Amino acid sequence: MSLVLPSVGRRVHCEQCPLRGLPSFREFTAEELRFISGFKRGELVAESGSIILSEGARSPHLYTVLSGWAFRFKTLPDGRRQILNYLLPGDLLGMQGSVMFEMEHSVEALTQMVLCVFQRDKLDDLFKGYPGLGFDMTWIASREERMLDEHLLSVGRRTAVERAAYLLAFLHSRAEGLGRLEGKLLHVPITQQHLADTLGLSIVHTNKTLRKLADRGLIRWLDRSCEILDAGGLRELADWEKPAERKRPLI
Amino acid sequence: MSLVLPSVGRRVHCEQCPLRGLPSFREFTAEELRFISGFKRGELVAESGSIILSEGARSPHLYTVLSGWAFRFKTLPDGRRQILNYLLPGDLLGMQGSVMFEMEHSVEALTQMVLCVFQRDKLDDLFKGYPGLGFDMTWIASREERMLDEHLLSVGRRTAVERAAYLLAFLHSRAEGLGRLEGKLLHVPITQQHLADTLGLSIVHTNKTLRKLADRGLIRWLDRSCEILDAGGLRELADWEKPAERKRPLI
DNA sequence: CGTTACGTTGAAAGCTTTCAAGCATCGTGG
DNA sequence: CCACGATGCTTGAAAGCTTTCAACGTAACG
Repeated sequence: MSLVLPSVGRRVHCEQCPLRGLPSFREFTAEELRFISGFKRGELVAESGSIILSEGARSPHLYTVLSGWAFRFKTLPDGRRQILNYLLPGDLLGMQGSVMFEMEHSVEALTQMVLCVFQRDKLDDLFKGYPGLGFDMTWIASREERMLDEHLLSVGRRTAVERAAYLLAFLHSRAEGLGRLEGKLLHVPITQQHLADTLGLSIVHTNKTLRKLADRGLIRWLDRSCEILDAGGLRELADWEKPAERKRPLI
Repeated sequence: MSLVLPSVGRRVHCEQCPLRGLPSFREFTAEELRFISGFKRGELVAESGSIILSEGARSPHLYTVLSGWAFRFKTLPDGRRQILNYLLPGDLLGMQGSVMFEMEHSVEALTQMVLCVFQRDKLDDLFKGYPGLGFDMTWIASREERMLDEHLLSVGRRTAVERAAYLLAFLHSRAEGLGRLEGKLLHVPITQQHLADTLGLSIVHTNKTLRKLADRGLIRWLDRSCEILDAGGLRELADWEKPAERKRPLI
């Protein structure tokens, strides 16, 4: 839970970013890439468990996940925690700080991560000089909104088993879009406490719920991670369809 | 639940929009106003109960609420419904259609409403010619995201009474920002079924939960609306603080 | 080798849903 | 004008789901 140290040097150049080649991301023009490259200030390596952004803080940076998993969460004053969404490679974090007074949620790394660091104060130039990238920012925010809508539907209206099935299918689908599956399988690097805090359930009940999924052969619980064996079965159980995602921007 | 007819003429000119004067909204330049005015295509009057946007549809319009209340919702295939958020004057609807393939949620009017109708295809011009307005679009999307974060925290982690208290305090706070209170009171035009579908509770339990709030003198239930008597008490019960909102854009 | 974090289980307590009924209001058709 | 059906609000009780409490096992770490 330690705070992360300021950024280190840079290794990855935007023009040859390993993510850009993926089929999920839209092509950028050379000009756009040049701007993004200038927008980037460096890279940050965060260890598993470290807090990348903190509720109430006012960070001067924006980040994009280059590698690793993280999650966004909020807590009530008495400590109850709700995980809001997960962050995977290609996801942008910290826009909220540009818009609100201060961060309204925190972000914690689930694995070791590498993040691209951007300077927030060049955001105006982005909107001024690159309307397409400006639109992308709105696009990205709307995408997050859509995911939250789905989570809210799930937490509000699905049963415990359906909820768990939905969440795991959702994570599978996201990793799949990034070519992060090992065969058809996926290792999700989370503890049962994380799942409980995402699903709005107690940890004990989460454990019993996961057992039901495991008994059906849909998942397997390993060390401190969940192996998804049958994403289609999970989707069916949750009555959820993979969204037809269009190519998305990578900033 | 009838579908709404296409728009009618226009009465309100953006330059003298009754909402713009409110202290919650930021000042727009004359130039911005001129663009917005040209962006506007007309007005739509929707009756209470009518569906303004429909999941799966592909509307060519964006809307801003001029007057009245509405709500956004999603449903599971078997009919379970989750209300995601409420729409009040000044709120923008339909951006999601510009970004996703099709609408991923529906919007239904809670009262009679008047909406400004915009043509989606001029959105590019907005980002190109008015970077400030482009940023505003992102701002608006981030604001919605923040509200969803709070709702998710609430549905996931608060008890039934806290959840109800939070929701009513939230609605009070939004109406307050628009100068829509009558004295310190607020009439919220919803049924208990709407509240239940927002809180993720059954209608029976919602009823019993509301009684507890009423017994404490925090609210009063009227015909088919809720009167909020003590917003401060509700906030305290939910351990929720009004967000310090900055002036927001009105598009 | 003690401590801590994580996962598991069983049982009791507590919360929420479901089922069943009943009341009031409102608009419609006879 | 009145009966009737639909909608919305209430209540009590039983059934079902979830949390809490308590314990225990394991693996990792200092």
